[in-house]
Amino acid sequence: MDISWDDLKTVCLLVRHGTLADAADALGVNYTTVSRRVRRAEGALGEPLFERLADGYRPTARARLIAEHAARMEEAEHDLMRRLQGQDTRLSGVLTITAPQLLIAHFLSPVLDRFTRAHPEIELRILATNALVDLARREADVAIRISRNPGDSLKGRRLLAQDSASFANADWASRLAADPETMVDWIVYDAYPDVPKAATDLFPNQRVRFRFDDMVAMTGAAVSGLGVVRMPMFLGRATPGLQQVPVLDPQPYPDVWVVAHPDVWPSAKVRAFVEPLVETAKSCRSEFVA
Amino acid sequence: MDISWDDLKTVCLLVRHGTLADAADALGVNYTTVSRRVRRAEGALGEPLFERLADGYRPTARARLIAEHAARMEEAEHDLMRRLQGQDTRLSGVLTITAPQLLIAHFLSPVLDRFTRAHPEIELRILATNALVDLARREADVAIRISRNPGDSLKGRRLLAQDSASFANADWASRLAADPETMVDWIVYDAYPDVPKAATDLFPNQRVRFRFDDMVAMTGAAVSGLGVVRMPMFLGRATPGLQQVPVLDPQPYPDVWVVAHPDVWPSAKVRAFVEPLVETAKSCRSEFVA
DNA sequence: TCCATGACATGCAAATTCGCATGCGGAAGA
DNA sequence: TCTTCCGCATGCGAATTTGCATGTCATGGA
Repeated sequence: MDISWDDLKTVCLLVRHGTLADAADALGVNYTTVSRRVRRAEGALGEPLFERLADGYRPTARARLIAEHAARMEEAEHDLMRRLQGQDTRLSGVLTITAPQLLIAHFLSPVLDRFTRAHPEIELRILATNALVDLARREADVAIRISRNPGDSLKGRRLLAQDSASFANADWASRLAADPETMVDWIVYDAYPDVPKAATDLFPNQRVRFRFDDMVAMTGAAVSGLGVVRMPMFLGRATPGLQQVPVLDPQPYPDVWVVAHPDVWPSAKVRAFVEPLVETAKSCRSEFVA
Repeated sequence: MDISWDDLKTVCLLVRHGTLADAADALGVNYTTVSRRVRRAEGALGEPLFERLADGYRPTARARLIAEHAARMEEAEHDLMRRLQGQDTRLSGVLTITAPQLLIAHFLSPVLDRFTRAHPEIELRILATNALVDLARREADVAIRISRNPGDSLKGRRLLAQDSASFANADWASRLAADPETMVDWIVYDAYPDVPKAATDLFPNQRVRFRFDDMVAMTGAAVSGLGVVRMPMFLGRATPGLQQVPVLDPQPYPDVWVVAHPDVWPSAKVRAFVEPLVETAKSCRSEFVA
């Protein structure tokens, strides 16, 4: 009655993902392998761990108990790997960065370009997403985030302060200039679902016409003339077809941070990435504020 | 840079044991396998984990870091296995008992006999040793111990109270009876290295002649006439060639306990072993006290 | 009703991992 | 000084593990 640690991990991931294929992806093996490892674990235990159903593997209580403890083991493993990584002095290998797509598109790209030129041995992997990537679980090494408090237990540097303002396409701009009584159609971001409070009294007629969950899409919608958006100034200024409109006075927007897990922060690759980034940010300040 | 959990465990055990062969024994594999897993781990990390010396593998700081974290993983594993075992309702498979040799020889054997007759599907494994076997690490499932407090975090039942007394062979017995002035040669146990304080004033001349670390050897020495021993009464009474001598009045000796880890205690096999044992102990009380 | 899809089982061949046997070098003891 | 023992490295065949291809079954939509 002895289960190998790899089999424990396999059971854990199968409990977590529910199907052989998904667990196999997470492990980087073929799903057949997951199936067989689970079978082997069941053999070692002498009791079944999953119900085989048409839509996946359903864990028994016993399997969930295994998963719980394997999760503790996994945590220790992540902890270990982070520490090893923090001691890594090599400027080679993989470095994984995550940042919001729009920051990459309009601010980060030149930094990435210079970085890979300066360190050709480092393979840079980019996760362009607004989703919160888990640095403790080593889904990425460094994160660039737009946030008021960029991470409870993370170490980081504040790169930039930002202001937001209202932007729209040229049609809207001229319409607003011509007639303050016109109805202002807002395209708002899910995270801030109300018409911005600081909207000036200049335009008495305002309403929320669309609510989006994605800033890329909002930008496109605004360019197409669907309405007025509130967005960080760097984004409005950098987007062809948008111009600032005086519906909303510039106001503070969450800062831009670069963060990493404290264990990982000292690693050579992270230091090599962060330091020039901070310098670059300094020279870009004016693009981000009113 | 990803190390399999089994390889982490292997590195951990190599750090702990120092040589390939010992680590391999602990893992239940050939030492060649340990060598190769370590090499694979080093390859994954890109850095050496051990210095190969003439007398074994010497871990680097990095290897010790791995060992520390793998030890946390191991703890989670033991925790898991104990819990699974506690839920085990089967009366089949292996049950491991540890007890002092002399308790097995003179008290436990009939219990073991009845147990295996009643449960032929259970394979009983006995660790006959005075050394403290680690129940949290699952070195044994059940321990029978002679102790004042049989285990901080263990669950158990007190089986028997004991008295100790002084014993010697027939020669000594008659010599002591004939001449109270004779020199009493003590054979003492390392754990209690002084002449027992409660020795009666009947014999004014007493000295420590031998100090032993093992009660089996002491028993033999006493039978051979090397001196007088203080031992639990059950042992003196059960040893052919020894008789109680009045150098020392019977006095309390640490109790006999049966203990298991609380997680394991509820398991069917443990219950099946402990309950009859408690009953048997009740009927043996008189053999253990004055 | 039929088809497409998703999830799993299984046979087979390739790849990997493992254990055994042998050889090497250094240290302790005769 | 010689021998033995201990610990390790390495080559080779065996055993195990893995991935791929194929087949089955259940579900849901056209």
